[in-house]
Amino acid sequence: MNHSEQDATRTRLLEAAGIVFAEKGFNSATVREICLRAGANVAAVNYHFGDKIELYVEVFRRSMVLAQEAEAEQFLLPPEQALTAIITGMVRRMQSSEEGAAWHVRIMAHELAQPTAALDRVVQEVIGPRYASLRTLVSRIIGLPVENETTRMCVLGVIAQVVHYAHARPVISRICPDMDFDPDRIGRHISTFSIAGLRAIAASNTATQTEHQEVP
Amino acid sequence: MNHSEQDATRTRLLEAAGIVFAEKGFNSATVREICLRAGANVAAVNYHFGDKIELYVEVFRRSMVLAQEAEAEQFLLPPEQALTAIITGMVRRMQSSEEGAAWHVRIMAHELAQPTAALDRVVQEVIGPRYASLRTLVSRIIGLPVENETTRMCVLGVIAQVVHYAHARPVISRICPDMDFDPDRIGRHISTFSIAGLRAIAASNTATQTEHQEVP
Amino acid sequence: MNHSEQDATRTRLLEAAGIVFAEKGFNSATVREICLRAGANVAAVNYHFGDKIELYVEVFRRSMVLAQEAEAEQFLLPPEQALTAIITGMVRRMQSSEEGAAWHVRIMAHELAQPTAALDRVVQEVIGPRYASLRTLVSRIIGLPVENETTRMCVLGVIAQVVHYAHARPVISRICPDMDFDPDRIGRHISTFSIAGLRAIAASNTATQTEHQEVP
Amino acid sequence: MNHSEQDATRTRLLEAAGIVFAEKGFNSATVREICLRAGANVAAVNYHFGDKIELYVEVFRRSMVLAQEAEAEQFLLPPEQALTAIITGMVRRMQSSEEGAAWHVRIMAHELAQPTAALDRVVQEVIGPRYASLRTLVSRIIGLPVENETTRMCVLGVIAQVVHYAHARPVISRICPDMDFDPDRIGRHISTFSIAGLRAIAASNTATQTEHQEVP
DNA sequence: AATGAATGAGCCTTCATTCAT
DNA sequence: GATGAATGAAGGCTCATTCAT
Repeated sequence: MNHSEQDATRTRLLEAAGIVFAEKGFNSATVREICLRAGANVAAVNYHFGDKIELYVEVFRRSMVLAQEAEAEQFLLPPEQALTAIITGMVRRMQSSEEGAAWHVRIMAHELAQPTAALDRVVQEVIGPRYASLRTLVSRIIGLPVENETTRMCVLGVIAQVVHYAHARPVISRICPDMDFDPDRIGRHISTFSIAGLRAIAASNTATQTEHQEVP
Repeated sequence: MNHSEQDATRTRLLEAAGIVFAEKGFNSATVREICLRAGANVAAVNYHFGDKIELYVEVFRRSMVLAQEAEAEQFLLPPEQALTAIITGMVRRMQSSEEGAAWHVRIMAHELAQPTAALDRVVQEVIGPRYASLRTLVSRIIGLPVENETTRMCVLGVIAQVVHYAHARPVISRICPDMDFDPDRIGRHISTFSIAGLRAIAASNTATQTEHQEVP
Repeated sequence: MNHSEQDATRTRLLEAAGIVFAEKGFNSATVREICLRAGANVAAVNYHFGDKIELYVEVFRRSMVLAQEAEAEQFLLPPEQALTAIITGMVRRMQSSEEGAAWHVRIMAHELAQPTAALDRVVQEVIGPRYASLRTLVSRIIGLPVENETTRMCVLGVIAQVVHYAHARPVISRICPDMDFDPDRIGRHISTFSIAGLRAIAASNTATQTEHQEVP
Repeated sequence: MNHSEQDATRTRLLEAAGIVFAEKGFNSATVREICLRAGANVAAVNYHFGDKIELYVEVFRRSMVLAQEAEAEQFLLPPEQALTAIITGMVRRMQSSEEGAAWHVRIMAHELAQPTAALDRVVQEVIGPRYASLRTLVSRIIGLPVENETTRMCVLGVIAQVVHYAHARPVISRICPDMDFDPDRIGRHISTFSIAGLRAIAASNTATQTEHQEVP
């Protein structure tokens, strides 16, 4: 077996692993199923990656690189437009079931529910930077410093709504069997809702600050 | 062994199970660990609950019942006050790590990431009813019918924010190491944010309706 | 609980055990099922009989007493008539599913397939005596001594045919789905077949003996 | 480990399983004991056969295939000679304790006493065909159609006698402690006995038929 | 370089039995 | 006298991993 075939096996292993980890989570995913899907031997994972967890980390790492690139330019728009664009983009990416980009959301859901040794790296390398840029954007909208508790909660509030649709999907589709999961509609809703929320926070914040300033 | 001690064993089993299921999820939790924590024999789960999954459902059910009772009366307040009270209550209950009340959120996180056979029952019996009453409340605030796509998304948006704090906790505490997780503060923030969002939705909705009415 | 109730529980336990042992055999029968059927506590067997195997022996012992009584008088008929009567009686008793008398055949099937500690006693106390009287009868028909290898094989041949219908029932009803299991017809067939066989053995035996006698 | 050794492990597993299943029956036999006897790991059965029951079916199937092959050509002899040859062959195979060929009788005894899910397959695949060819042979001897109740009972009567020696062995050796289990002698006896029986049936049948033929 | 066989730990569950009441 | 709770051994099975080839 030559180099390209080797790579092919490795790649098939990674792809299969992405699907299986996304579906079952780290613990419940089995090396056997991954190898079966990849058309490889049971020992292939251990041979190519040494370990189940090493394979997992590698899958995660690759999945994130893809998702990371898409958002960068949207930060050039005016703040509220940028936020809308980013929210819509996130929702769209989460709903898409075919792209590899969807993996890391589902895998992340598992990771949240049951953190593995890979979580620290993932947070540091992927989530952290994206959270930081979102925080900058929000801080501009609400007029509060980046390093502020309220700013943080606002960012989390926005993310929460987006993530919820991917994350609570099994429950949502049971509660609302005939719900329309059109990404654009959901994105628009979350944007409207959130921007109003942010403005309200900004207003109450200005008021508070004014009061505070009046006191002394 | 008298009655109270008997109950104690069963209860210890339920408590231990709550902790372990919350930490590991259904699949990864082991009966052995649960029994060990409860100071009981390996066969105790089988004896008292018949099954690992029966124990699981029971843990979930009890955890939800506690939460359910606390909210009932708050629906008597004026809609926006009621919403604030409910949000704050949920956040408070989720943050408390010692009470059994927090279990079901973490367990639900696992359930979302990796649905078990119990999810259908859980959705039908516990989540469904609570979602329904919240939807009634929100529909009153935004002036849209209960059975409306926008109403649904609003409810999900509110729930999303609350749940996120419990659900994404491992990530949040890594991103914001010095964050203050005071439940009241978080509750107040989510309420302000959400009510503003709901009002904005209500406003845009009124506008749309007006436009629509002008057409004929 | 007074004496009669005690006895009642003990009796219900024995009856339930008879049914379950007949159906499942000693090993696969569970104390739980027996107690459940008897409407008694799980510990009832151990309490009343000390042991699962003690209960088994007791069930067997009782079941045999019933069957033992029926055959005695038939030995007064002329040999071939007696044989026919006995064969028909055995077949009839084996086919009847309701009588307690059927138990010991099914239990015996299990015992043959997987002898327990009880087999020795059963053979000695029940099967042995009945085999002995049958052997006397057959020896009269074929004109060979009781303690003769051929006599033994003849008796076994007759018993074999009768027992087979009870014993191989699951297979027979699969091979011959529309077979008529009328005990009288089967009894008549086995009798005709066997008496012819016995006469042939008697004839060949006479011939052999004659030859042998002619030699010196 | 090369191919022949690989096969050796699988074969050792089959041999060990044959012995253990024959001794204990399906339910009471344990995978552990089988693996222990085969000098293999506990997981070996699962690896090679997937299941305890799959192993069971395979053991049975192989044991029957061996027996099946030995009989094929004997059907070419004149009917009564063929029957004698077949009966003797069966007895011989059943008595031999070392050959795998004897397993299936003892296993069948367990199966009869306590049918497993495998019985249907076993009856259909192995017992059925052999029963069918025996029935053809017998129908030729007694001059009755293959699909006749009497023909069936005759076949069952022959089989019964043969099987009994393997099946009731624990009882027989207790009743007749000094019995000579020489297969040839037993085979000869059963043949003589059965052919006489069959002829008697044929005769009574001819009489009946004659009567019937006289009527029209 | 890559595989199929084999491993042993660990899973949930069931069982006969015991023990305090 | 009789029970329900609790036990620990053992059952079949699955898993990630290793090893000889």
